[in-house]
Amino acid sequence: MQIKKEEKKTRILSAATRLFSERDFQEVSVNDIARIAGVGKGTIYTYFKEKEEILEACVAEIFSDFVDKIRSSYEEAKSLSSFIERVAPRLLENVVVNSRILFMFNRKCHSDRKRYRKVSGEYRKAMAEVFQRYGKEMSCNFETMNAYFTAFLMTSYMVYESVDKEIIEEVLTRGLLCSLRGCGQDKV
Amino acid sequence: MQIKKEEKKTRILSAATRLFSERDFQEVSVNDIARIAGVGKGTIYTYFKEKEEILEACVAEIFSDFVDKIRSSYEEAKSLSSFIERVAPRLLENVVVNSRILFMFNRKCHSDRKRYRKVSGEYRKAMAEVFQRYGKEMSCNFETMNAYFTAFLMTSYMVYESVDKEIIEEVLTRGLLCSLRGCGQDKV
Amino acid sequence: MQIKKEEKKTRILSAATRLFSERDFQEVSVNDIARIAGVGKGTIYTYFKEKEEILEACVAEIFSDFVDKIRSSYEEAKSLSSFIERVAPRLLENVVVNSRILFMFNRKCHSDRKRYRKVSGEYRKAMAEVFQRYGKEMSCNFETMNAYFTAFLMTSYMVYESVDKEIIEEVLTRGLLCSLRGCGQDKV
Amino acid sequence: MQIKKEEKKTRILSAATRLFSERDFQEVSVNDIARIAGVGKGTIYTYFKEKEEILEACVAEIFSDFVDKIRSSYEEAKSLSSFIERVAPRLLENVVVNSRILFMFNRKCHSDRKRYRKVSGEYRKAMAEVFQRYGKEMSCNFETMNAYFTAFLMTSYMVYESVDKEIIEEVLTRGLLCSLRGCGQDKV
DNA sequence: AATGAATGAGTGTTCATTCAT
DNA sequence: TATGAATGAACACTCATTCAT
Repeated sequence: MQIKKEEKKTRILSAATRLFSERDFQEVSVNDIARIAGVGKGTIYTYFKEKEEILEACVAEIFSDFVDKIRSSYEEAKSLSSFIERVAPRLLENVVVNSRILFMFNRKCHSDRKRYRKVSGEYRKAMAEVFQRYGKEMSCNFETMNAYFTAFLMTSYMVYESVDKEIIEEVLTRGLLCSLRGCGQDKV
Repeated sequence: MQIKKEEKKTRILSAATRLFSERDFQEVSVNDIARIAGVGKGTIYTYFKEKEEILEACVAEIFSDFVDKIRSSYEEAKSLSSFIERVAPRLLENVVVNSRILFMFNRKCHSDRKRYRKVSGEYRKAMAEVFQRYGKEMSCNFETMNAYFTAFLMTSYMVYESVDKEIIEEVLTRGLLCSLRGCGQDKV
Repeated sequence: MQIKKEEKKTRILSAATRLFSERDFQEVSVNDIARIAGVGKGTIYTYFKEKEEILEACVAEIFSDFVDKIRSSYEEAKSLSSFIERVAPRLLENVVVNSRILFMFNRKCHSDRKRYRKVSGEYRKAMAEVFQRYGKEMSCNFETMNAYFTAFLMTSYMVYESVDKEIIEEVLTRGLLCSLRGCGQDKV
Repeated sequence: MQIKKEEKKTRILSAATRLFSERDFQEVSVNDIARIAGVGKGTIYTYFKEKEEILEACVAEIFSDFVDKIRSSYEEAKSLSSFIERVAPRLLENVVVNSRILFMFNRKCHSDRKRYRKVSGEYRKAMAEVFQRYGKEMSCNFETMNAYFTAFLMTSYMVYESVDKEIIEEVLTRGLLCSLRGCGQDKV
């Protein structure tokens, strides 16, 4: 029973993640999620109080995945550049599916930052560790570093349909390094 | 009368642009647009076949604005660096308001790229002219150049709230140049 | 247009009054009201903010009707007995349909007396005028007088199906007079 | 085990009675009843075929209580007036809690009188005994007598929040006597 | 051309009831 | 017998779109 119960929740989350990554929050109906998950509409409300909570759960899962990738990357890397080189392709891997949802969530929380912070808390912690470790190689503060990461990841998503994956990886890696270091300053 | 007609359409577009830049597509009702524009709800359907067409028109206007800024910039600039220095602050000017809408539109067109291309066609043409003129100074192809522009512009939008405007402008200008030229490659 | 507009609202109210007098608030769906009124479901929301507002409007209409009957009756009557003799059959006329709805509304407002007072305000005012005029002929205070009126009207409603109309009218008239005056006290 | 079984049913009924006397039928969910009763939601359907049956059982209990009070009252009373004087305060005692439920049930059965008769059968029998005993003191038939009792009890509930308990008792006692006897006839 | 009253398809959510355990 | 997870019909309400004026 316990197993089955968890299985239903998992199926709902998978269906939701898939649908939210394809369409906007409002364009995905609870009916759609139920149909794809293969459960009754009412069942969804056994596991989630409201539609928004489903999105939140999807986002939490994505952040948790990000955190794993960030931690494993900086454990292997001594310098900022080697960290970026490691973490970029790993994040990129799921970025297409995830960025869509993250961006969606980000928009929804624009006027309620607390809610965003709550869900992204662990991610922020991981990023704080990154800043503590490589901050001296950057010419920006913690918040700015976060903004750059977010922005470049989002961008990767935006161009991913028209640009080769290798190019995206290049843009992501160089763009990030360049922005964080303030590199190229002496070159212009 | 002809003038009045155009004036109504303009007022509708202004209202829509303002509202779409504040809220999500679905969160802006046709009623809202009519109210802000100061016209009747039915009037909107005299000028636009459906709600989505309003968004499309907003986006077209934004792209057209971008095109103007790009063209006027490269007409004044002999080198890539001088072009970037001119175009970056001009684009930045409206990027905050516009990116939101562009992003929204991009999302909506994710499964219908043709529609996106149709609206962004003139912008792509202008970018092609840029590539033709300065391409030899770049170490990337056309699509990659586009990706870098998109990336740095989106980044500017996304960090806008947490980073100083001057820093954003600097990062945008230097980051773009650096990435397009491929400078800093040896640094990674 | 003005006429037509009002006509729709009237039809909605009539339909609602009919349905609410047959079934409980929750058992009457907005769909039902729309169907009976012969209008679209959405139209109802052009005239009423929410379902409860429809009920409130029905009740207000009923009270307004009561007030008219009370006022016209005491304008014609010099003594309490002649007032009662006039007002009783008039109130009785609509009491069957109306009492049901009033009772329902009374129930809904049990924990929000302010709302009840708001809608029944004019009725209470009319009753106050009645008390001011005939109070000296009564052996009870204002609230008790109200209670008697309520009691005998409700009684009329409740016995309506099993008792002859003439008997009801008699009981209503004599019972009210008897109770208000305190006559028959010595008989108990 | 037999005891336990009965105990569960009792707990369900107590919970239901409490909840139905506080809120409307539709506003009390089976879940609520289960929670208050401290049993599983499914358990309720072991004892009752459907939600309405729970209400019916509550009503039956209330009627049974009424029957006890009526019987004990007329066993002590020789005349109608002394019966009324005895029974009125006894009935009033629980009328606040019970009337709500009775009225609810009465409404629900408006189009299915058989159902109402079924549940109120024993009460009707007791009232028949009352009529047999004091009928000659009344100027109405059996059905009318019943209607008056019902009506005045309901009314007591309706006014109980705005009127003193003593006044209610007075209105109930006098109103009943007055209506049953047709008293005051010669006084008007 | 301009309007806004009218519409009904569609939404998120609730809840009585079923049924496998 | 007792349970609560699962269900889908039903609900109040919204809103893009139409159309008579």
